[in-house]
Amino acid sequence: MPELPEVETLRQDLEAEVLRARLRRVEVLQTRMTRGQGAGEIKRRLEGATISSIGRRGKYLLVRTDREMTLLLHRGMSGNVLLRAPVDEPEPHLHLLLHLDDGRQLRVVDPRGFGEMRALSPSEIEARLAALGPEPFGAQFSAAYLQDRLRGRRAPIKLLLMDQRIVAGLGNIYTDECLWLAGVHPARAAGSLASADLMLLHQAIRCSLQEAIEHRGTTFDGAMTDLHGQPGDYRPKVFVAQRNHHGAFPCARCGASLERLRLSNRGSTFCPACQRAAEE
DNA sequence: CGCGAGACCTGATAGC
DNA sequence: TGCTATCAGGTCTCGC
Repeated sequence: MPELPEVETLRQDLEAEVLRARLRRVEVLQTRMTRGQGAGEIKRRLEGATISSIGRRGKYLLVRTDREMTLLLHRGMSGNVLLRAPVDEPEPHLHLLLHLDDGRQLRVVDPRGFGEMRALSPSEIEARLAALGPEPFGAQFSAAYLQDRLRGRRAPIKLLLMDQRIVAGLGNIYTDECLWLAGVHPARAAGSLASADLMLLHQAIRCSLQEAIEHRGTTFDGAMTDLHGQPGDYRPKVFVAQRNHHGAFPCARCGASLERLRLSNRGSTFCPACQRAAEE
């Protein structure tokens, strides 16, 4: 579920709530998402440390401490980080429990367990994130950069926008939204896009992500929440009809029926009238 | 190297 | 009601 806006919302919440909190006790309840890192090592690396800053890189969340040790979190498809009181009922699929000095608890919860959760040194973090492409809001990410990276590529544009090595942070929902905004068919060969298309796409990426962040992300079914368990209220325009109704899903721009297709096992929604497969 | 299919999991929902 | 099939916002790995 979570893409850049949902991770950024969490980052902002953590920054507001737990900066300078000390990790009094660390409980690792599951190691499914630790890529082999043992519970004891995570505990040793983090217990007693104080949270010094909260960062984000693409869809990765970085909880840094005063100890040159960072908790790396990825929300995968179903991951949440929740701030709770000890009296609050423990959630199913709890992976990590951080007891803060003031009694509050940070809980990492992930039913499907596709996320990631490790305590890493700065150099380990750097190695882990080395392959990520530029941040969508960074100076390096321009229409010209996109054109350069997509030149000669025959894969569908949608798949390359979701490739974190090209740009970090887009997933299935926001790529569909951006392609709809830019009027580009998701299956078009990436290298065939005209520079006018790429300028529209570049702008759409920044606009939709920015707007989504301002609305604290997208929550379709109540699963994706902020630090306090609250849903975001951003609604991608291309999905509004589809996620809210049954039967016909009209395009919000032209009224044509939206269609679905599968690209590399991911569902894609698009408007066959607004998003043409190729230039005439 | 580029590309696409499958695997990894649990839970919600649609259809019978 | 209860069973089964399908799908879900991500990433990795493996063949071709």
